[in-house]
Amino acid sequence: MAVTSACKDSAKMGIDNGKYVRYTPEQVEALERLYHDCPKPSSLRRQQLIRECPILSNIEPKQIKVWFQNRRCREKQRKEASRLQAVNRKLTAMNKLLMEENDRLQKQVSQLVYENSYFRQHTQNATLASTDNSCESVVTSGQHHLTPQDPPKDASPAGLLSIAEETLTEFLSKATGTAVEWVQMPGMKPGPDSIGIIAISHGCTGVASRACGLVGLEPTR
DNA sequence: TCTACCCAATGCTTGCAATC
DNA sequence: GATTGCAAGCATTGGGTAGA
Repeated sequence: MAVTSACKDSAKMGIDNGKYVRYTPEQVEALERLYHDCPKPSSLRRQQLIRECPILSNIEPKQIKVWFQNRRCREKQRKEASRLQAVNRKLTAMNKLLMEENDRLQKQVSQLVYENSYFRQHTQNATLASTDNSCESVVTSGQHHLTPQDPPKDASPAGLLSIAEETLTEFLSKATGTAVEWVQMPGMKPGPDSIGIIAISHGCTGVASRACGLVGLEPTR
């Protein structure tokens, strides 16, 4: 910001002429030099500075003290602003990556929902077939509207559980981008109604595990 | 307790640029 | 040229702290 001649005049006149004065560029330059040498001078040191620097002789010691105080405050604010700008840049970049990842995962979810509906349909057909032997099983009829890349191998409860586990494994594997291994949770009773699972990620640095909680499973669902 | 100092917040003034 | 919004800088105020 440029200092006008009027402002220079008022600064030359000092604080006697008014409440608010702007220091001359020469005075500010001198104060800046002193600040870089010592940002927090003592009272004695400030008086010494005024004596040693004639250009500051028309500024009162109290004003010098206030100037140093405000100068420290300004530096702190500038550093904080700079830090926040750096953080903002990082967060912006991170946000972009997350948006892309979110988009990718949403597409995967759509694909998995599609596959899920396929398995649901065949599970229902298998249940009907097991209760009515007079009808031909849809599973074995080969009349699939969906495109079965991996048709169910076994419609029994154990087989369905296996299918569900495989599907969930695939989902988590896609979601995490790593391989998944199922581990029996300590204290859990193995049984048909519920299973305790932990997904352990492979292929990434370090060891990470993810508790997926209890999944209630009824074979017919 | 008093004094001096610091920090943070705020008020006030000034200069500049944009707008009409 | 007058007005207005904004940023920058100087001064003040209030609360906290350390030392005598």
